[in-house]
Amino acid sequence: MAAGVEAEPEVELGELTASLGFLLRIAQIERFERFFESFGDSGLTPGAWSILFVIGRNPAIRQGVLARALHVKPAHMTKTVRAFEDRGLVERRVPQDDRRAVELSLTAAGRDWVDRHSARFSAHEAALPARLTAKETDQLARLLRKMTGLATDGTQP
Amino acid sequence: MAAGVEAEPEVELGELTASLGFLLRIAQIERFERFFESFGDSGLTPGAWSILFVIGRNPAIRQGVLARALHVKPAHMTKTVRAFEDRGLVERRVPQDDRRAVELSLTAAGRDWVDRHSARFSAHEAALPARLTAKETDQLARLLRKMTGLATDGTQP
DNA sequence: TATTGTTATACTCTATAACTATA
DNA sequence: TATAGTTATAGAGTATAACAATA
Repeated sequence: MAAGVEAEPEVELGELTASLGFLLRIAQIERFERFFESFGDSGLTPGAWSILFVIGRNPAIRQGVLARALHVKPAHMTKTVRAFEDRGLVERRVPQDDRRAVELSLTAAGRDWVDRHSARFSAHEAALPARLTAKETDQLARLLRKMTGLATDGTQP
Repeated sequence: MAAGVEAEPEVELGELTASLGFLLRIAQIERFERFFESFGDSGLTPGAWSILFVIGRNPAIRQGVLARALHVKPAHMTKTVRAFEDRGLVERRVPQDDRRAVELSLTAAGRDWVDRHSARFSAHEAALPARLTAKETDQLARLLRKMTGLATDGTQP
């Protein structure tokens, strides 16, 4: 029973320490804290950043396609995209061939904004999570990619 | 460019596929969907289950200690615990030696409730995540435990 | 009829600050 | 003065359903 520096009582978590859902949640919380340390001053949330970033990588992407790729609900996507539109970062365009749809692209200001924050994002990502080595971090990311079907290594030859 | 069964357009995610925060979020979403498939009919959320489960494992645990162990905010813990109290599953007791504090324990009904759902939880956890083998799942859990400081293997002899 | 996106409502969880009652 | 918990409010993100426009 090695006492921590702050002598926090030890809590018996039982099976929870083997629960993938629980571990993913705790790990995500720590990771998000790091994100806000890097991006907090820009009013950016992880979800908002990923949306803007992916629009930049995929000009004229359909809103629904983007929502499914990022596992964001359509209702939430509508609100987030509108907020970006109001800030002048994203353009919405209704294509001729299917006028139900909406195509999203960055404005010039949006591209500029993403470019400026990309360096910070890269630096944030390059910083290793506490307690993990570079090798372990790579391995963890690889397993998560495989689990989520985003694998670009191992699955595809 | 192997087309999926539903021919969903491919989205270029760029650096996001290497981002631990992003991957953790996607993985957690999939894991939570599984949880709700198993527990949805009981009105249980992952957070509520973990709170009840850990109280069961740690009778008379202090509310603040529990909140820190599970990374739940004190304000949210207050509401969740009260809901359990209203349902007759949890007892709150103010200890003599520090009357600011609150100690939490399961009632008989609470113990019964946890016992009944523990089997379902174990079955839920035993089911492998899609796309991962048992070995990969173990490895993933091990890396997450290490990253979150919950390691009981490798760190402690 | 089915699909794309929108609106509206409710809920979970987080963030924050002000507050109480103790210590 | 600091700590344990409470209350209140705001926000992100999710779940759901009803809806309009279009296919």
